[in-house]
Amino acid sequence: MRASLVAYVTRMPLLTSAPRVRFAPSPTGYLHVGGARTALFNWLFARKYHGQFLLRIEDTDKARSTDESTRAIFEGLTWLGLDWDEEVVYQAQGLAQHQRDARLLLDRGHAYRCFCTAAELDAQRKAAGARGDSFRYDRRCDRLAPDEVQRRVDAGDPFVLRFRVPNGTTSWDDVVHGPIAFPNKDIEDFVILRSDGTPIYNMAVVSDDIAMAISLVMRGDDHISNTPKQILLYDALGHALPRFAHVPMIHGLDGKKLSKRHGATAVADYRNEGILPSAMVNFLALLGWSPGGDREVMALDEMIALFSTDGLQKKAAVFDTKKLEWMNGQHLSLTPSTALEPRVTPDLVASGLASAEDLSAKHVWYLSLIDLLKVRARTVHDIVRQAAPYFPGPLSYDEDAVAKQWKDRAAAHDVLSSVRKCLSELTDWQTTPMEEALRTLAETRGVAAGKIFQPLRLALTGMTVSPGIFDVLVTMGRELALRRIDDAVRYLEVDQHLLT
RNA sequence: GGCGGUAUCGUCUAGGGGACCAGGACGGAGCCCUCUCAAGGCUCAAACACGGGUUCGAAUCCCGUUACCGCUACCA
Repeated sequence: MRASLVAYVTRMPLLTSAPRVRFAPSPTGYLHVGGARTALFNWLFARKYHGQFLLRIEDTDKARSTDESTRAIFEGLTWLGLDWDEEVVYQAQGLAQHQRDARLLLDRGHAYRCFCTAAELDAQRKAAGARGDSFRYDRRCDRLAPDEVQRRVDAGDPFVLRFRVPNGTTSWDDVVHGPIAFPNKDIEDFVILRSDGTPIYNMAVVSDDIAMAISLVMRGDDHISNTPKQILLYDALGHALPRFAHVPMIHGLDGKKLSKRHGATAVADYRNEGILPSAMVNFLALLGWSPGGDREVMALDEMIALFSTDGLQKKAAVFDTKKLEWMNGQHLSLTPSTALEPRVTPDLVASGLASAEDLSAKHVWYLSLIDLLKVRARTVHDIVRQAAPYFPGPLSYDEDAVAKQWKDRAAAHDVLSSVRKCLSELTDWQTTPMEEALRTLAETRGVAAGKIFQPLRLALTGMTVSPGIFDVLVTMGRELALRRIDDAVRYLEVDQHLLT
């Protein structure tokens, strides 16, 4: 009772009103899986507590930002099913507000002009490094006499605005880490406005988060050391603090921050590799979050219901593509063929197996084909790869399969010929009569059923692996199936002549 | 170097003083099912970083050590 009351009270700031969270990527590449996961956690939180999930594009670095990247971020989020509320905010458009806030800080005595040049600072840093000391700006410009400052301003000397870090300690109660404290003496008087008048990251972020009325800042834990600076800015601006939640990073198999050399890092890469968005989102959610207990395979709405910041992990997680593929296999099996169809069709058409018109003409059959193949597929590509035999085009036989199943060509020819005869006599092209007929055939020939099924499987699919042989036969249809057997028989004949 | 963060099977994690010779999942090994491959079912191997405390009792709380990660720009 007491404990739950305490838990309730500490959670109050999160729940007193509808929370407003944001995802704030910089458009300098593609939507990274790490960013996608941060977005997901924010989205889940907003949806769970009926708040707003906002999107802010941090495009202040004009040299690196591109419209293409911005589009990729929109597309990635949309593909994952993460919709955002209100208009997208572009940080560059907040410039005037950032400058007003920085100016306010100067006017209120929380910031001062610094005339030190980048080159001078660089030299000081190097000198400190050479002595083995750690460098921190020595506040020399804060000691300039007022008339001297005025003189240099009038002279047109370039200057930056530095924040005057007060004495004391800056701390906050992080939603995932608990209390974190930084002694202010370790924080240097950081720049808030460049000499060209543009804001530095921490200034812009705080200014924007205030303007957007963000109540919970949830971001990667690489921002932990930015947080005390931002808190100082909120205080100096006289604005109440949001809550902060720092979620862990995603690493590659080698324990290092996930990067290009670990393979695919963009969510678009996984879409191209045949991963379902539902699987991607499920997998990402479990990287750094757990609903508690043994729950693993979940849909987005189940995750919303189960989401809680209590389940957030402090430790960095390793991105394991093996588990992603397994997860995708699970989602493939669980997703009805009607929902899979729009995803499979373009790939199937691109592979040249069928046209979109063909597929819609035999829609019911097509859906049953997807249902047949999805169970043993781990990606959408697996489905397409396995689909070929069921379409009328020519088949090529897998070399190893031929060596194994049709090793004795004469015998294979014989088996397939009798199978062909046996099947062609069937009046009802259904599993039960087929199975009866073929098993009887095996019996009369005195061989195990598998000795017939395997050569037949190769004739029908060109491979040694496929769904159950009767499912293959039924799905393929009488005409195509018999034709494939004929082709195999002919192949075996021709080959024998060539050999003799 | 300074500051901050983190530490449970190879990986994702459950657990939050006794219910734990630590549970689930991926991956691995094996068995069952079986016409093959998947799926599914069952079984096995596999972890509390280390050292000190506190306590009747520690994976859980405290301290230290180690390792790893992040930050340390007029980048974001």
